[in-house]
Amino acid sequence: MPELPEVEFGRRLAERVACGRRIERVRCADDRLVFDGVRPGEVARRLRRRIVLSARRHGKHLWFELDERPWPLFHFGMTGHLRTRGEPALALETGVAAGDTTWPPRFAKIHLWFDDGGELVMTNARRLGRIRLRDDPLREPPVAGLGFDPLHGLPDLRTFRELLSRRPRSALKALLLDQGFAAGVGNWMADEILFQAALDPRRKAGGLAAAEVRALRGAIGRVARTAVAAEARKERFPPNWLFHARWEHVRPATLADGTPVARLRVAGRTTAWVPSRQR
DNA sequence: CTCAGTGTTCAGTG
DNA sequence: TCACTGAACACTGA
Repeated sequence: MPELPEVEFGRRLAERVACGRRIERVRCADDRLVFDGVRPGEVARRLRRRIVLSARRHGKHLWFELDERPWPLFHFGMTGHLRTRGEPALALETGVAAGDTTWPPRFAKIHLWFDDGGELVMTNARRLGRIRLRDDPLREPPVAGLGFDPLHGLPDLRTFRELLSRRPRSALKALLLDQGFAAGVGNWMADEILFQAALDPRRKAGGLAAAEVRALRGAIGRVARTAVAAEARKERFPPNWLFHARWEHVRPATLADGTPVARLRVAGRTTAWVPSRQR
C-alpha cells in the first residue's frame, strides 16, 4: 500500500477494526529486517493488553496511539498492506492474488487479535517495510523530518513558493518524491500530479511561472484527495488520469484518446509522462 | 533466466 | 553545498 492513498486506506481500516479495542494477543514474525531497532518479541510484549486510542498517519507512515507508550509505527516499503480477517486482498498485492481471503495472509509480519474478535495483520512480501516503536512519533525520526501531508492541508501559496525556492535546481519529479517536501507522494502520484499540472518532470523547481506554481500546488491536493475518495481503488480513479496508462506493458502506451505516453528516467525512477501536454 | 518495481538510504561524483 | 547516480536492501511476477 505504499503511497499516501493506500496508507490512508489502511489507516481507516485500522480505525474501524482496532480503535477502542484492547489488543489481546500479538504474534510477530521472526524478521530482524522489518522490525527496525527493536526485537519482534519486544514489540509483542509492548502491545499486548494495550488499548488502541486512534490510528494516525503522516505521509506513508502509520501509527497507533495506545493507552501506554511506546507506540507502534509502520512503514510499508514497496509491498506492505494492512489486512483484516474476511476482507479480500486488493489488486496489486505482491504474492497474493486479488480477492484472496486466505487467513492469516502470506508474508504476515505482525498479527493482532482484539478483544471483540477482530484481527489485523501487516504484510510485507519484499521486506522493505519497517515496524518501529516510538514514544512520540511526530517528534522523532523518521516522521519528524517529513514535509507537509497533502491530505492534512496544503501550505498556502506563499509558503509553497518558498518551499520551491529552497530547491531551485531540483527537477520537479525529484522534489515531489522527496518526503521532506511533500510527505506521501510516491512514483505514480508524482507522475499524476505533473501530468495534471501540465509540467515536464525535468523542469527545475526554481523556474516556474506563477501560474505553474499554482497549478502544481493544486494538482498535489487534487490527486491526493481524489485518490483517497476512491479508497485507493485504481478502477475508481477518474478515467482521464495518466495512472491507467502507466502500467500498460503494450507499446506504445497511450491515453484513452490515443495521445502517446512516453517513458523517461528521472531522479532514478521510471517516469510516465505525456510530452504533448507537459511543458 | 533476467529484470523491473507504489521505497529509502548511503557512498561516490560532478 | 547541492543534486544526481548507482547500488543495496529483498523477493515476486512477468
